Amino acid sequence: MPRVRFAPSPTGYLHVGSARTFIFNWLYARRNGGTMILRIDDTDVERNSDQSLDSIFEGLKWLGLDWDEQYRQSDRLALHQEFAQSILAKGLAYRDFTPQVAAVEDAPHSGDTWLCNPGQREIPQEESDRRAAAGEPFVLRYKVPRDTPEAVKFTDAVYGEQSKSTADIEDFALLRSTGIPTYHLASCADDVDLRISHIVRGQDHLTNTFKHVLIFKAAGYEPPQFAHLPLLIAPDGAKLSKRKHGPVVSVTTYRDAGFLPHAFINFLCLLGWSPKDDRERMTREELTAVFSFEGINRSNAVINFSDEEPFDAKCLWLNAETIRTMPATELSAVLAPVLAEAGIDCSAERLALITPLIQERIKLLKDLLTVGDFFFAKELAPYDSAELIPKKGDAAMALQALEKALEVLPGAEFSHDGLEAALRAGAEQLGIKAGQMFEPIRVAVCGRKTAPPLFGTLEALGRDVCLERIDKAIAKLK
RNA sequence: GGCGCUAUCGUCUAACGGUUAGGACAGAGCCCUCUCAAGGCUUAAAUACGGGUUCGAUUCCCGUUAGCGCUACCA
Repeated sequence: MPRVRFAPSPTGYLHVGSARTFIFNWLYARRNGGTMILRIDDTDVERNSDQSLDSIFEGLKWLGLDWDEQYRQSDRLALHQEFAQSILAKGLAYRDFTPQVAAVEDAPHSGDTWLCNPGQREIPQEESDRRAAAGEPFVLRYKVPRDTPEAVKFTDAVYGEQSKSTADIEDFALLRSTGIPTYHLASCADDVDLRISHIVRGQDHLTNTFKHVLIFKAAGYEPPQFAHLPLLIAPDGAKLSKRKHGPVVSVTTYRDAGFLPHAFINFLCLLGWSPKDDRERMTREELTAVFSFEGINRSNAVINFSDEEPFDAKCLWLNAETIRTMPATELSAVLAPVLAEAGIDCSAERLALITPLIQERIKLLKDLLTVGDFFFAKELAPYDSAELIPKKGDAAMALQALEKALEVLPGAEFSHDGLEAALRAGAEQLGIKAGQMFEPIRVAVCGRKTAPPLFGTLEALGRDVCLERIDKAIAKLK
């Protein structure tokens, strides 16, 4: 049975790329009857924060995807240290007593590749032990074979055969001078201990994997299977970052904007993966049934957004499609909290009337507040009385239509069909086109020309509100 | 700089040597229609460049260019 893990480090909110990594891991586990593990990789004490930990859980909770086991690396330091000691004991690592140098900002990565600090590899065992015992700080480094370069190899489920010469791999750190393990060490130690079978993660780790293979082997274990995922990038080609691209990189932004979790998951799945049969809208079950590493491609995928349009058009479309095709009662249920949050009081019965009217007109749940504002406003926002004048008509015609409505509406049956019959008859009596009759009424009642279908709208608004608003429109015209 | 990875319409992608290079989103147009949507139909739009290999390259190989990643006692 496969065992996979999602291992975020709590140094920022849940990133959309991380969310996709979680989803692909989850899909693989569920597809193959495996175990999904959430492991918090919090070895970077300086940068960890509780807020980002919260953000990760919040984001995952919203996505509605579960996991079977949960760990935190900081609880497992003893295991990591033991793991490091075993590598040291085998002579495959050494202590580097070089004092820590402050990282140079924008270091020009030119010149020769740094492989190790001079002299440190050659310190005799006894001296090394003595200095360590005396409390001299050191970082434990992996002793990459130097005598004859050899190829480190692994097979990636997405990128295929990978090979890199040890001559191009530096003596990377296993333990910091504080004794805290580095990411490389902790990650491998935990992957071994948790019996991870497949490591599915971002392609930014592809070259790190050579180091990991070295660690696994040094500790006496066969490395697990690897599957690296192409990166998600911004339209400018750069890796998505909060500093550069703002809140669009955070999962909670999508939640707060009114995306449905499944639409978002569906969108993310389509970035860097394809079912190869032109299907795009897929249920969670369909995704689970068809997901495989073979469908993952190798080039980075752009999430399209701009200042004007903060969300990728396809994500928006997927969300709109999901909204349109869900049962109206279900939509009402997710719309209710949106209203509540906006401080709008609306009964379930009334919302049930409104939902079908806006269902195919909103892309985001939040759009209810703008597309359907007139349903909830006590007082219509001011509009130009010229708006009331129908096509190929004049103010007199508008007035005529509105007065007719006032005459007909009090006695009409306030249902879609009843209203349609009454208003069409009214238009006929006036000798004007139905459209010319409806237009002024629509504007009177909605405050604008583009709105949901008229009869349902009138019904949802109720007789009193309609009559009152038409009254006001007439006064405006006069 | 070194090493690694990548390169098909604006974007996401399909085509695992032979297709008029397909689909979707976004765009344009038409139809439907009480406005707006939705829906239907139509349309424009791509194999980065240069060499090979082959009867035949989007597909395989090499080079160039470009982008990305790693090159930390971050992950």
